[in-house]
Amino acid sequence: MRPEKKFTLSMPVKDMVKIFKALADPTRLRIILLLRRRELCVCEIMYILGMEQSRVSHQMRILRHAGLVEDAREGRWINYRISEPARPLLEDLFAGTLRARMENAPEAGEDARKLEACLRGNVRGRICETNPRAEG
Amino acid sequence: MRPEKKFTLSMPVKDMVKIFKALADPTRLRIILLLRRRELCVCEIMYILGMEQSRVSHQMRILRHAGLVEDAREGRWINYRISEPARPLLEDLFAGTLRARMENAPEAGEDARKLEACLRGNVRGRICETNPRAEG
DNA sequence: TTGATATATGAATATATCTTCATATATCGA
DNA sequence: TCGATATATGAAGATATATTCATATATCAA
Repeated sequence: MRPEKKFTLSMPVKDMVKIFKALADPTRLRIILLLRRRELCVCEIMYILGMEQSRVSHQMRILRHAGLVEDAREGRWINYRISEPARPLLEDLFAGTLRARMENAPEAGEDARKLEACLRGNVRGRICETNPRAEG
Repeated sequence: MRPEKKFTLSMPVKDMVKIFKALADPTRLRIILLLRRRELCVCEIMYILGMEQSRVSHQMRILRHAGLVEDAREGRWINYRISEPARPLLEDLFAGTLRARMENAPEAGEDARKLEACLRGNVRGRICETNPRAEG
């Protein structure tokens, strides 16, 4: 758990750009949409997105540095969730028609289904051992 | 005036990423904040941002291709404005605390002041002749 | 038609970003 | 302590992006 970034009421363009940059990548956008639903560890994200470990880790670092997510170790796993200060900001961001647009996106639906499978299948400690690219 | 992009209720992640990419640059974000207030021609944007012509033009193309702005020629000038389909999307995006954050940003305040000077000074046809970097 | 103004765009370069590979660190259980 | 699991990170290469320069196009006024 690293120090948290605060989002004040007046935010320099630089910081907003960092947030938009963080969201300006399909992988990271999908991750943010997933984390809006539920806290997830890296191996669960790997499973849902079908991506290898270092790729996901690098993306998580970018989301962390933008202040959008925070991590908390739980034994061997590191759980990621939308950071406390970013929560209202992201709620605003995905308010109105934007939320519908995003959540109706085909990829988002597919990811959400895999998220459910992930929860039912108790993925932790079983996914990373197997090929993360394998369909669940 | 080029063909307009439509934003449907279900928007692929790819399209959302394109929009976030378009906003993930300080110059373009400042331009969008300006256009939310008022339609502007390129030379007015050059004046307000203190940037040279081709730089602004290239950025406008990116905003156009993301579907965020549309242009309309008026004599020698080409006016840019938030595109009709993007308007509700951007209103949603900058709703709530996000609008306050952005509009309270120091750069946004400075740009807004220059926008006013631009309106008072009847910039068109007089700015591009002089050094666009000169303070107004 | 010519010259001036406003804008767009292609090419080149510099810079940033993403992915992959290799390796390092942290936790857990035996 | 050792091995296995989960995650982070540095380096390298590939790709994308931003800026600048040169030039092309469009409009207007003379």
